Amino acid sequence: MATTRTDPLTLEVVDLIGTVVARYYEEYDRAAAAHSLTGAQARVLGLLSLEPTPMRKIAQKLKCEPSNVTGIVDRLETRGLVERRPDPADRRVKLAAATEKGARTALQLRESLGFAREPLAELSHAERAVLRDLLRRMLGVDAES
Amino acid sequence: MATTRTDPLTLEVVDLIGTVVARYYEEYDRAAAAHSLTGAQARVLGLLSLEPTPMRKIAQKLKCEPSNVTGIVDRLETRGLVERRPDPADRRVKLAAATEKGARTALQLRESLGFAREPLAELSHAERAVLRDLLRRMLGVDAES
DNA sequence: TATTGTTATACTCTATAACTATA
DNA sequence: TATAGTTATAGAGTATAACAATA
Repeated sequence: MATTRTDPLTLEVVDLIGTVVARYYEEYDRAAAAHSLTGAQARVLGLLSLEPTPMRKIAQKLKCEPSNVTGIVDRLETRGLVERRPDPADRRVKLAAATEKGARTALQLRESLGFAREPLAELSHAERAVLRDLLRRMLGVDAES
Repeated sequence: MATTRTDPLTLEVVDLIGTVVARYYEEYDRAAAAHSLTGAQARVLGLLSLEPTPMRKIAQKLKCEPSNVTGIVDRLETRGLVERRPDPADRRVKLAAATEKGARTALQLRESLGFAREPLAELSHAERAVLRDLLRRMLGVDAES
């Protein structure tokens, strides 16, 4: 295993990954903006479309302070995309949940994210499998399938 | 070429790329914060450590409005990491350039970004070459080497 | 006492529009 | 007149600290 700090091949792969990251964010923000959402709002809406979530847990998933989530959910709530519900089990907790309208928006958002899907169309099934295995090993993910 | 919208393999690869992107940003922000820099400041400092750049061109590379660059460079300049120089060829233009201190910081920043480098160490040289070729094709990049 | 969510505050990033100094 | 950079303004995301309600 050669040094991965200086060899040209590794540097090129790092650079390519940087390009993937940049393109991913561009497309994400563009898709969100198409629904007049910021990136953070789109991310929270996506989370809540999966399941109602306590404010505190949203902050953990976003890796930010809980106080920030208040404002983001406020703005989504103002637009009727999200609502706050009491948690029957703990009256301190508020569950943020996507409304029907919010769930529809989240679905459209997900479907408009062609990135990483369209570029993958350039690869054959076998090549995608190779890419999957390499990414898994890079990330230290256990194979599941 | 099967549909890349629904088949499980493609969905998993998309998910893995999402994880790569998230980890990339986490590490970038963490490295920047270690030098008390925001992500945007670290990005601009990295650019300027390569070559002095007109304010307008910085905005183009960051894909933001030129007015934003003024503040970012202001903050870097206050900390002695960057300086503004006149452009001899056009007196309207200001060239932002990394100071010696700024160049040192940029170098440390670059070296502390182990991500995409450390994970790659898990792969053999041949595997990294395969990954490079697949990423190139995904991104529609012409092979150069 | 500890925890949940919120408020208050301050800073950074962002876009828009108006301004200045050059070209 | 067109362009480069700045300023002014407003909205959004962020962290910190202090607070009310509940556990």
